[in-house]
Amino acid sequence: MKAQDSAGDDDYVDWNTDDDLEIDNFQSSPPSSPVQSRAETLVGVAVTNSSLSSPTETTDLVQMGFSDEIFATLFDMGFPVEMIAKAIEEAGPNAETSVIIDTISKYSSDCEAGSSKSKAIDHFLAMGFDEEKVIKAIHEHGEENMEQIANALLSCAEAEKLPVEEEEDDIDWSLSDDEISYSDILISDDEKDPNSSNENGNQIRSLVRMGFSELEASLAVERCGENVDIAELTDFLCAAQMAREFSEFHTDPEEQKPRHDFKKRRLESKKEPRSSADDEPVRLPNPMIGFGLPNEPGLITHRTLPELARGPPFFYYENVALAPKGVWETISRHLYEILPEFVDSKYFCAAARKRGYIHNLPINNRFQIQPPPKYTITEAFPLTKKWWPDWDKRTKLNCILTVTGSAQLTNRIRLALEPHSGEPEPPKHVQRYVIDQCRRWNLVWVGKNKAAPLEPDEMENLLGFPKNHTRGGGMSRTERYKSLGNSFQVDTVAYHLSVLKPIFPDGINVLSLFTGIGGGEVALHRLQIRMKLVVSVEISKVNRNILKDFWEQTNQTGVLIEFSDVQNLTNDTIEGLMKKYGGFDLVIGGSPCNNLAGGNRVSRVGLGGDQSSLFFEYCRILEVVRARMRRS
DNA sequence: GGCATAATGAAGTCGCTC
DNA sequence: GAGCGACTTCATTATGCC
Repeated sequence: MKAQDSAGDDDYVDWNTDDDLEIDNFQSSPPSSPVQSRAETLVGVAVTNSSLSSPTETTDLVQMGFSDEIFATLFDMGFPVEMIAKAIEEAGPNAETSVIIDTISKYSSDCEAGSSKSKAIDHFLAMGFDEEKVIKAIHEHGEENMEQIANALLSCAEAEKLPVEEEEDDIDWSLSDDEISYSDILISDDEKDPNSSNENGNQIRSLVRMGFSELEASLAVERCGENVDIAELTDFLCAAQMAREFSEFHTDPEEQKPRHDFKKRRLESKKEPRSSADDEPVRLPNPMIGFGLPNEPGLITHRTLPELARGPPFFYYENVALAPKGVWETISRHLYEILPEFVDSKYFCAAARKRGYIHNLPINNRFQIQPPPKYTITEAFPLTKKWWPDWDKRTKLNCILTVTGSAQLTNRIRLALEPHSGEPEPPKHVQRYVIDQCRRWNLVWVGKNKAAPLEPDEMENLLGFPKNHTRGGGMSRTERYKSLGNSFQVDTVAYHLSVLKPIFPDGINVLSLFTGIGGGEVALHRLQIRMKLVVSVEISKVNRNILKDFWEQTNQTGVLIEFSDVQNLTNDTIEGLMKKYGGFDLVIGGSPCNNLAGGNRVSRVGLGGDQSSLFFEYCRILEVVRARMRRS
């Protein structure tokens, strides 16, 4: 069977010639800073969504004096970009930020004039209740009886030991087990004001359970009166919150966070005073198993996504878990406040790979691709068992990196061990030296006193790629190590993506950013999810060739389009692709970790680094896709 | 110039002890 | 809670060889 038969000229498009790349005004020069880059991005996105949709008009808008800082400010406050664009357009080029906020508020009021039922649904979804339960409660009590719905939902939550919040607790890794228990953040009956009336008490109690402080709840009841329903009280509090955010944005940098996460707000009041850092620190879970492992108890199958994160397309973002402080807070803030799912791939294969994943995928009905991977070193590499010394207790390898141990290192290990060949085992200090080096450089035993680094095909095996996936095709050995060290662990990613299979039985359109050697595509292929379209962006030519070869060798029937530089994938180009192919179902990618990874001794500077700042390009492109799909 | 090789810490987390 | 040590880490760069 000829691979070309299924992946001929009609199925593969290389858009990397200069003639095909249109660089618009927002991407023609590298951004001077990530902040600037994001602000420019937002201007571009917003204008694309507004009535001023052409590139020329986009440029004109900036030249007319619209401040990209205002965009960034309002975006950080949680307003949708198209709403910001519309408000700025209406308020005029010289409008103050406060005037634009007032305009946005007017839109919100207009929206409220719409369907009362959808309003009710949105109202309770925003509070973190499960959509199914909300719909059921509205059906039972009628959309006009907001208070009864709220009470029904709260009663339901209580009866189920507050599943919504408990589930959130399970996925909130900002807390360690010994810091605070869930019971600590609930207001008990004993803490109620004994002097308040029953009506007031119930309303305050309900508001407290929704995440507002007791003081806020009391003030709301005092200001709105005793006879208003719970919906009106929450609207009052949200409005006050919005106003306070705007004020705080210009006064106290520590309080600039969006406050729609009720759970987080409660925790802030109980935890230590915040540091000077911008965000609540994201802590790594222990064990690092995300929402749970296949075939293991304790699986979490439900979570409540922030409202902004809902809706198509699905997106899946990945990066190193052990990033410098504050990085994951920033990433989360730019990806709709979704908390990362931290997973160590040592639970999926024989090598560690600690990564954070931010996605809006469902998490129920995940399944593992078959055959399951080998979980220990000796299972994965049986020939090492013969030479593995008893005093080397490792059963898992550390993270596969982009470089390997040297020949000189393995020789030093041999020289350290040989003098003790006749002894039952080498002295402890020798053992210590050898084990340290084996851990540091991920060495395996391939002969007597012979420790060796992994071969590229062994790495492919551990990472879930087909044998020889990175071999040949112009790929040097050094490049293989580098690309494999930077890739996904396929079994882990496939487990997360498996939920897409029943959702898209006819296949999906994929926008793959920072594709690398195609870990996401391999995962989808192994899940037997048809890829109708893959638009791939990858800077490395040899990596692009690897994906192209994979596409041909696996007889894919869809269309593969490859771009080289994510910064050259303009908003207009994305729009054009979506118009032609009908949109994207999945935006997947892990932006460069060079400036985040612990192994970088030179430029581990965080998201401001030359490479890692491309994360903001992921945000830009994702927002363009989302905006387009919201319109259609 | 391309490739392979080898040397180059520090940041952060975790567990333990006091 | 503070202090300490153990442990891990999608890397960068200089150098030499062909």
